[in-house]
Formats: sequence, C-alpha cells, structure tokens
Amino acid sequence: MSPPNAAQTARERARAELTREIRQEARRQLAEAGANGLSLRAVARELGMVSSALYRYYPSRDDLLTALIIDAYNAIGAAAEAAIAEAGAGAARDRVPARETWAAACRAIRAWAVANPHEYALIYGSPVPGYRAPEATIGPASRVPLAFASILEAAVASGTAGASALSGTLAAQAAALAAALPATPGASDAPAIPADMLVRAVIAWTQLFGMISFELFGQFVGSFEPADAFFDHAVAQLAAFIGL
Amino acid sequence: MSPPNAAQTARERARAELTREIRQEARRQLAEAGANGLSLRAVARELGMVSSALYRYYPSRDDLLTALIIDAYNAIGAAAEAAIAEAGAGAARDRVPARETWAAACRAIRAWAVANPHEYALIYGSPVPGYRAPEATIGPASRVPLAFASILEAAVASGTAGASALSGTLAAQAAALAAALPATPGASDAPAIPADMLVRAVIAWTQLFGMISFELFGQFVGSFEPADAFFDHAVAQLAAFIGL
DNA sequence: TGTACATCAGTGAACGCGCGTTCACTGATGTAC
DNA sequence: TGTACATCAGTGAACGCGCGTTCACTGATGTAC
Repeated sequence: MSPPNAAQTARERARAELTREIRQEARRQLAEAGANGLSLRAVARELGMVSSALYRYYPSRDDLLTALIIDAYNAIGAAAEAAIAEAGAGAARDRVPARETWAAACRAIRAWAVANPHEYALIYGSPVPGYRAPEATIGPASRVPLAFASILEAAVASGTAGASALSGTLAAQAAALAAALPATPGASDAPAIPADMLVRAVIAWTQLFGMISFELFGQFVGSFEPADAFFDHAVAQLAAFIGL
Repeated sequence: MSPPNAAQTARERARAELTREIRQEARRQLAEAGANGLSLRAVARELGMVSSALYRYYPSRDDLLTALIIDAYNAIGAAAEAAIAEAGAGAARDRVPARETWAAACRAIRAWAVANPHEYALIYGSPVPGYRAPEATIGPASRVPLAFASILEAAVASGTAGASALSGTLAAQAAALAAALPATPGASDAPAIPADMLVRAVIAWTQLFGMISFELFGQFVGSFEPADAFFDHAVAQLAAFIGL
C-alpha cells in the first residue's frame, strides 16, 4: 500500500524539498547572471552537491528553465489575482469601481516586476535563444490576461459599455478572442465582453507591460525616473480609455 | 604629409572594410544565437581569420557589442526620421496632419523591428547581464524620442494643444524634460511642448514599444496575430490620445 | 627612384576557464514476505 | 519483527566542447630621406 499523502516517506519529503531548493537557487542565479548565465553546475555547487546529481531532479537545463518560467508566470498571475480579490473584498464591497480594481491589478503587477526584475525579464523580455517554451507554460502565462478579463466582465455586468465599430480583421480577431475566454468560475452566466472594449483592454495591457519594460530595462533613465508618478498617471488614463 | 581623405591608403581601405564586415557578420550571428551567443571566435571563423586577429579591430567582445547596439539605435532612429521626412515631403506638403506623420513613424519603427528582431531585442529587450552601456550609446538611443518630439513640435506650432493640469512630481519631470529637449535645428524658435502633451506622448511611446515587444516576443500568439490590424488601430487611437 | 626603417595586420600556440551531459558505482532508504 | 531484495539519491571521473584573451612571431604595407 502506498502511504497517504500527508505522511510521505523521508525520501519523498527530501525529494520535494530539494526540488524546491534547486529552483530557489536557480532563481537566485537568474538574478545575478540572467537566463543565459544560469548554470546547472553552479546551482549544484551552491547546493553542495555534485552537478550530475541535479539530473535526478531535472532532466536537463531547459527543463529547469521551464520550471522557472512557469513559477514566474504563476507568481505574477497570483499577484494580479490577489490584488483583484483584495480590491473586491474591501469595505465598500459590492460596488468597487472597476477602475480601482484595474489600478490595483496594475500596481500589483508592477510591484512584482520591480521586486523580481530578472524573472520578469525571463517571461516578458527577449526570448532565450534556442529555447522553445513547452505547452505547459500556456496556462500559467494566461493568468494575468484572464485576471484582466475578469475585471472587464465585472465592469460589463454593472453596465458600463459603449460599443463602437471595429474594422474587418481586427473585429474578427477580437470576437474570436472574446468567445474563447472561459467563463469566470462561479459566474456561469458572465456577460460577453464587447469586442471593442476587449481591443481597448488589450491596448492597455500592452501599454502596461511596455511601461514596466521601459522602466526595468532602463529606457526611462534621465526622464521619468523614478517612474511612480508617471505610472499612476498612465494607469488612470488607461482606465478611462478602456471605459472602466 | 598624410594622404587626403578621399585617397586612403590600401591599408586604411582594407581596415575600414574589415571593420564593417566584422560588424555585419556579428549582426548575422546575433540573429541566430542572440546577444549572449555572439562569439568572437565564431565571427573570426566565419570571416576566415584567426580569432586573435579580431583584436586589431575591436579591443574586446563588449566593444563589438557596443558597436552593434549603436548601429541598431542609429538604424531604428534613421527609419523613424526617414518616415517623418517622407510624410512631410509628400504631395500635400506643408499641411500634413501630425497624426499621419505619427502613424508613419510608428509603422516605420515597427517595420524595422519586425525585419530586425534580434537587433530590436538587443536594444529594447532585456539587458545583457554584465554589460554596461557606455555613454556613446546615449546619442543614438535618443534619435527615436527626438524624432517623436519633432512631430509634437510641429503639431504645437500649428496650434492643436489642449492643456490640462498634472500632479506634482509628474508635472516637474515633464517640465524638466520639455526644457531639456534641444530645439529642432532650423526651427530655432520652436514652440515649447506643453507638459501634459509630452506626458501623453511618452505614454504613447511606451505603448508603441510595448506592442512591438509583445508581437516580437510572442505574447500575441493565439490572439492578435498577425498584429497588423491591431497595430494600426492602436496607433490611430494613440494619435487621438496624444491630441494630434 | 631606391633604400632603410617603422608601422601594422594577421598567425598560431597557449592559458585557464566553465559548461551540459553520461555512466558505472556505492550506499542509504523503502517494500514485500 | 526480521530478512532479502528493489529502488533510488548522490558520487566522481570522464567526454567533448567552446569561449575570451594574451603573446611572441612573420611578413606585408607605408614613410622618410
């Protein structure tokens, strides 16, 4: 009989712990040398083991990278989700303006990025050459977009939409995307997000990450640095632009 | 007596040519292996010389990287400038709406990025770890922002400004930036760009590069890909947002 | 125009380094009876 | 509860590779008289 989950064998506990420690050390090195500087040998060295021992945990360097990427997507997604949940659970419950929820999510994402610049670069920076992201990253990668979609849905439900016509290709793409959005769990009857609102939201989404990238990658040096005031201002403008 | 510029010695001509060929080959390799994969030995090999010979041309790998970065900034800056000049030199001269010039510049920048994704990543992607950009990159890096500033100036000159108040820090930063903009040569009496318009333009600027990065780095896969329609739509929206 | 010397491009060997991955192995932990 | 066997974590040596950079050198190109 296999032991119950709660009472793992010593081996299983050790394995789970080391797996975590390897990722943690790898993340530390990411922050010092970037994705290309991540070295299995260095990780093993730092953990006091021999490099070949790592292969009991990750079959290759790319697999370790994938784990880090998934962790990063999950972390930034969780940050956004938590901010949204918190905004919704405040004192003024039930009637939190969508634009406040939006701003809270944006701030949470930026805060995570500023706190973890190299993990941010890993997922939103230039792709690591020669690395092909496996399918397992798709789910975690969509947590942030889906979190934003939930804000839109809430806004639509409370009736703040103003439709405007879109051109051919764009209208088709937006409609397809709106249809593909999974219904928010719990709100099985979620209202469809109008295509043009969705497009505006995607514009705002690219804007958000464009700003964060510029800030982290140094394009603001000498102008809007520190970027706090600029960021807050832009986020407010974007909320108005989306129609929240 | 040193020979006149037009009649270089054979040595000088050979040196200039090889210097160019090295950068060209390095650029080719950038496109295959990324900035971290750029190897002096590989460049030398491909050029049929021994690796140590490269040191007659670039004192180190970092210097070669710097040269590539400067080239890239100059290329994308030149693309933007050319698009603006062309838009201004069209048949309907003298009264080209600023928003058309803006759109032309955006399209030119995107086109360059799509055609040279790895050079784009080199300058707008995640920073190369361990590499510190020398001052010589600052000038070339500011060509694109200055090109955009010239569009704003033209718009302001033809009187399309609508001032609105800005908050403390942001207002100060924007005013400082507006004051620091060098007057466009030839238009010594260029009108000052209002601070709030400048801020909106910087928002649009981050948006532009956010979109291009998302497109090139694969975040649009499965939604707005190909991104042409989305891009054109966003650029038009941004022109309106800036107030062009 | 011709010669002697200085400059410089390119060579080839070497230094010292780190990397990812494989493989046969030892010894500890877990499992079945 | 005790023993025999299977599983698995970690070792240490090795393979084969590529890298940036230095250095003493040869031989071609340029310069001064």
